[in-house]
Amino acid sequence: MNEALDLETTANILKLLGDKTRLTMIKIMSEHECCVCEFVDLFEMSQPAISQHLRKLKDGGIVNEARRGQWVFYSLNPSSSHYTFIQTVIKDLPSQNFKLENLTAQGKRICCD
Amino acid sequence: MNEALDLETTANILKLLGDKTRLTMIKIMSEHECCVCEFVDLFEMSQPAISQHLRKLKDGGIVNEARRGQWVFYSLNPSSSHYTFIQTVIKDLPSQNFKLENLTAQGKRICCD
DNA sequence: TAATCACATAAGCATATACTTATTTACTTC
DNA sequence: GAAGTAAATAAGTATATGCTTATGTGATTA
Repeated sequence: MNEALDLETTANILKLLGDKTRLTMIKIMSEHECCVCEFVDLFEMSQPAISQHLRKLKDGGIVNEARRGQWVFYSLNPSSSHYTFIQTVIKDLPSQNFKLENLTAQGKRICCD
Repeated sequence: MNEALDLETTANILKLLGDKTRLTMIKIMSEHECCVCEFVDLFEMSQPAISQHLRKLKDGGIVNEARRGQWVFYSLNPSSSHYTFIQTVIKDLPSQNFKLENLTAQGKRICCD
């Protein structure tokens, strides 16, 4: 049932989560797939800064990226060996759906349908 | 039932846990109270380095300190608003009891009884 | 009260981190 | 294929982090 969690890799995952921006990203991705430019709008942060955070998460194996058209969408990687651990950590954090709803209201939401 | 976890303070707690030394300390303290010199032996690290890690944990409110005689013992703070959260995070990490048993075998365990 | 042990704090240093601006790459559309 | 949009990468910078050595502080013991 329990993954074999070793201290070092767990500490590294926790370090990835231990940044407000990345933790918020992860909470958002646990609810919705999101593309880079949406994060840029959500965090009012430069595009490279967002890209660099996402790269760390990708290098840690905890998110997937998927290009669709011009956009690259990021989502939590359910195949990650730390997926359930991360779900446990973030499950009681406040939903960030309202942020995406704000984006939608501003017409800034990206949909590829 | 759920604490109101806000993203920023949670990220700060996760940052505290996101260091191998501190995460191991926390796992140890979840099983046993421990004094500074025991940590020094366990981690083969300088005494100031250990003290500084413990200070961060204390500043974060997640450990208690208690002086008994010459020694200062540290333990997880069950009154911390993040206590249950931390328990959840560390519960599947491998027990570090063997380390304390090694200390005992070497006669380096501190007991104040 | 002098010496010793346990721990904390101060100060310095090397590396890590999180950003910035500038540029490059990938894709779409005209 | 030229122009425009989205994202990644490169390079630079300021601050944070985790250690070190040196010193200060508090309790114990002779």
